[in-house]
Amino acid sequence: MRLPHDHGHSESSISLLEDMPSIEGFSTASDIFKLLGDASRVKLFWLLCHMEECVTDLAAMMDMSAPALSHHLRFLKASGLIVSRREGKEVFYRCADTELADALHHIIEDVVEIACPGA
Amino acid sequence: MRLPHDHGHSESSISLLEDMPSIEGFSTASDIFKLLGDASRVKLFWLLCHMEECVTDLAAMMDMSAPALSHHLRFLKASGLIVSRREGKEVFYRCADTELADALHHIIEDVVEIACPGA
DNA sequence: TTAACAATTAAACGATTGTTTAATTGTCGT
DNA sequence: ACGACAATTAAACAATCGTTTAATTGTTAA
Repeated sequence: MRLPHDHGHSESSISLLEDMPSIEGFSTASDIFKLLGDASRVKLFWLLCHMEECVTDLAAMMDMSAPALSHHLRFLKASGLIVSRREGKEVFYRCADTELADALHHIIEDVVEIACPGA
Repeated sequence: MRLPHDHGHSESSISLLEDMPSIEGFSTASDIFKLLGDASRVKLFWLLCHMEECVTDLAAMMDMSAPALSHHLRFLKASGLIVSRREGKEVFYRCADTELADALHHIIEDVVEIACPGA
């Protein structure tokens, strides 16, 4: 690897590229961030980190249609961030008990606090 | 506020809604996550957290055209996550020295490590 | 087996996003 | 002032995304 312009630190640039996470690493990371890159979904995930609830009540809390909500639940579940449980006619969703889900939960609260202090 | 279905914990659901961050909080948070919701941009931001570099070299490291790169730099800069500095014909970019940028940098490395351990 | 409710799925639509190509602006050396 | 290089901007395009409407699946009680 050789950079077009040399500013005298090309050596460290090259070693940086070697220590850099793989393309797959950035790709899976961005897929996860993409899940939170929607106001409805980040709110939904936050709610499910704090309670277990059925789709109908979630739709009311989110002020959203059931199909639209189902759509978002689908992606969050496919990513493994949330899990579901059927009880009679209702399906209950909640945050998954994983290291990643827990980390993202705290990240969300940190970012909200940093971006909108006290709000 | 009243939920359509009562599962015996409606009281805690209501108080949860009151302690919930505002819509603006989730919205600005999702805007930030959206910035990282693209593999190119998360890689670019990671690079700029570790070095200061000109657009031409960044384009080479990112294997990307200058206009496409400029496009991404624009958003990152508009969000305040990166800053730029002109030196002659070249413009150098680097990570902004802010609490948010620093937090996101660590979040990225955490997520990469959790999502792809050791990779 | 119906009827009613809960949830998901499918198709369609508008809106947003990322990249490309081409044109433009800014800076330097001659 | 000119030519060459660095970077940005603009317009166009395909691709992706989120919501809506309508149809479908699953479950329970009569």
